[in-house]
Amino acid sequence: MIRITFPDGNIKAFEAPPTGFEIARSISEGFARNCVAVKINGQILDMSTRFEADTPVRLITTKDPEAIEVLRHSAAHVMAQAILHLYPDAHLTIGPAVENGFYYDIDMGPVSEEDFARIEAEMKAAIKAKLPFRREVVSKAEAVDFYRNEPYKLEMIGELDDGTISFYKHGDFTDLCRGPHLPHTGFIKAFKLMKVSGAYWRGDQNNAQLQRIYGTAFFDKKDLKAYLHFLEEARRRNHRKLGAALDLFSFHDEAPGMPFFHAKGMVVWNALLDYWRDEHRAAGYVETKTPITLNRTLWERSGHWENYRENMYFTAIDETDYAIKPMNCPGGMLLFGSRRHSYRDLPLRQAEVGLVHRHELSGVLNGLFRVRAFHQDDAHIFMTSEQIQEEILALLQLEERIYGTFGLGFHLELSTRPEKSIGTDHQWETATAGLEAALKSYGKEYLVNEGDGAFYGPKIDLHIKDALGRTWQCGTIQLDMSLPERFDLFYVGQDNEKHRPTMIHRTVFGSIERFFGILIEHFAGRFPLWMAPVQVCLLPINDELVPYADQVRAELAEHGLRAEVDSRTESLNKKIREAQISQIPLTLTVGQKEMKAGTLAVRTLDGVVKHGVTQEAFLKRVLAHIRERKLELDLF
RNA sequence: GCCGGCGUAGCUCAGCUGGUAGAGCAGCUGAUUCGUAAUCAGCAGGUAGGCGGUUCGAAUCCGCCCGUCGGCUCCA
Repeated sequence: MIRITFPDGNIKAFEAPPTGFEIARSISEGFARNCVAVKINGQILDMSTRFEADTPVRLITTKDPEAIEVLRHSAAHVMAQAILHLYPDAHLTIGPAVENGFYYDIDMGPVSEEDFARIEAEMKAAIKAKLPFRREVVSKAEAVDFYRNEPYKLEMIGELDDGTISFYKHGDFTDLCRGPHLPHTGFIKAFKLMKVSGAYWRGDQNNAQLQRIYGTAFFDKKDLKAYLHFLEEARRRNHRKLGAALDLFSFHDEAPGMPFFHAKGMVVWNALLDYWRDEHRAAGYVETKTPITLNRTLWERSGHWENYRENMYFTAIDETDYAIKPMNCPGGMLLFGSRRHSYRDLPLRQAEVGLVHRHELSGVLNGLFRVRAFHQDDAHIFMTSEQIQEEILALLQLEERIYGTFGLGFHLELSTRPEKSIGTDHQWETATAGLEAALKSYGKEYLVNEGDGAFYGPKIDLHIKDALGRTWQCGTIQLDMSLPERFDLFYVGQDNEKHRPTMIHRTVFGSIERFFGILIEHFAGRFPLWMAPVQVCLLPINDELVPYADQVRAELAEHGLRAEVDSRTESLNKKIREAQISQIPLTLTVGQKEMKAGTLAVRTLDGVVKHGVTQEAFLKRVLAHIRERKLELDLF
């Protein structure tokens, strides 16, 4: 008698050891048809697994989040089968499920997206046939014999223990695989091959170059459609496209990876930084600035010469080696050390919007997201170890405030001591405990990445979530137990003795360039009023009204509004269209009526027009809206 | 850096298998003076990313370089 316990506490007894299928059928046939796997003690197994002992089980249906990985891994097998049919000389390597789908790395001749249709057709045939996946445990010798002509598979088998090796078969296809898999291929209701790229065997450039073919798969055609729609939406919001269309920034061959900000882009940039400064001033920061080029001695002292050289740019001045700074911290250390500090000065919050250069590989450059020159909204906070918790709590609150202004949610990740690290156990313990205590008192949930900290200290990373649900790591709070030591920094305590300060590096935006790019995509180019390059566009209805429009514009400008008059001799409709397309939040049409009454016809980006708004009311509301840096424009 | 795709007017793109470059938008000029998403006409604009090669002839084929896009962490 085998007793199976369900998640709701119900227990069912089976005379003979049941398989997952039999357990599912004991509930109902309809339910069983939707089950794809069985989960016991956190492990996901095939439906065909037979349970020889009493155990708690959870049946995974197509609705459960765990199911999609099984589906995609199976889809990878189906794709591999299709490819072997079409390219018999191909050698398979690995084919896992990944975040948005799956891939298979295959040693074969070049494939292009034009080949996808044939592969997909072949896959469809396998799916239509509803081929069952069968697991088979084989001995190492059998596996080696089966794969005698498959060098990659042989290499993998070599690393596996005899007795733990399994094959999965469906139709005429067999693959070395741990599983689990779908009951049969028919569960793959929707799939699509997405792209090909090169990848190295085991991710090592010295190894053979493989073809990595990516695909995605879903249990429901609607889900695939939604995913493709998401990709389309992301394409539509692409900051590189919008940046060019809205005249915000550009890139030039003469400086790859280094953005040029246009006049309109700088308006947004400055709005962003004005806001940043307001918040930091209120939070007790001072702003500083350090040089871009510093000599070799400094970088040797900071450790960058040894550890970060590959990413740095160098130059020589009067026969001395200099480096262009890739980080602001060493300069910040010199600055702190340039005068004596009392314990009364602490915490000293020393901010710097510093321009740094990093030599990123040419292939990884990506618009404003990955550049070679960018500004960090850095700050170095010097304090006593007793102040860690309170200071970090204040920082978390500052970050939350700032992200909230853009309507960005976020989550937190704590990274602890890595294998390779400096500092004593005691230092790490107090530092990590300080971070954890701050996180606990902050109250928001956080993930822990064990061993993922920097070599010089533990850290908290803040990952923001944009309008499309994508996450980006922007903010970081890193405790540094190395630099104050290396630069022999100290403050004078109440006891009149020298003490080593505890230091943190932190950012909110991270890279301002990258954050700018994220905001463009988050808002789809439609910035909130306070950030908009042009806030108000005035459209005189005919030439005679241009002087009046100019006069209104001047009045608005006196109140600090960024307003323009479109006095071209184009049709009103055309000017409206262009104002809307360039995402100008407020379009004011001025005609005889408005001039006589001193009112405005206000058009917002939702296409709604409100007539007869008095100039006073307009100014009052708009200025308040901007002052408060509101997100939604619900003025009229 | 590596693999693959792409690079034609400021922008978006066309130009079948090699025969010597075209459209829309933008720009300029003129007409139109317009009440809420493109008025009309004309003009001008390209050493086809760069260099080299094949060919009687190259935007088109080949090679190298530059730039750009996707990927290069996920481990059967």
